[in-house]
Amino acid sequence: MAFRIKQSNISRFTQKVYHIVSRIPKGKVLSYAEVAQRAGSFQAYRAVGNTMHRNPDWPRIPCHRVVQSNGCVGNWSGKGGVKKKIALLRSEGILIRNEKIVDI
DNA sequence: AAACTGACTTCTC
DNA sequence: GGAGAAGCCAGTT
Repeated sequence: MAFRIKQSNISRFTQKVYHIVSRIPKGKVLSYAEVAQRAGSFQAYRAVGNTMHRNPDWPRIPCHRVVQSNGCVGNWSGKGGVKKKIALLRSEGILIRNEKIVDI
């Protein structure tokens, strides 16, 4: 990977996840499963969610671009909750309807 | 070091 | 189509 996250106290897997999430293009979203797949294992989506929830680096990672595989925006621990996440996604040009992604 | 937790996913009813 | 249960991984405690 080109650049390494500043915090080396985290595992390699997490760094990969951050790297991937940071590379999500504007107006696009990836599911936790997709991120997990790229990070190493498809079944690691759990770890991704957990890691994101703990989010040791939340301002630096566009976690709002990470959604569920079923098209739902998922959950959000940040300020404003899911609404904030939706607002951010909409700001990036993503159409959301009833907390669900309309267009990828 | 072991056990619990979780922002998930998929299957079944 | 909606609701519930099971199952996997890594991080945190």
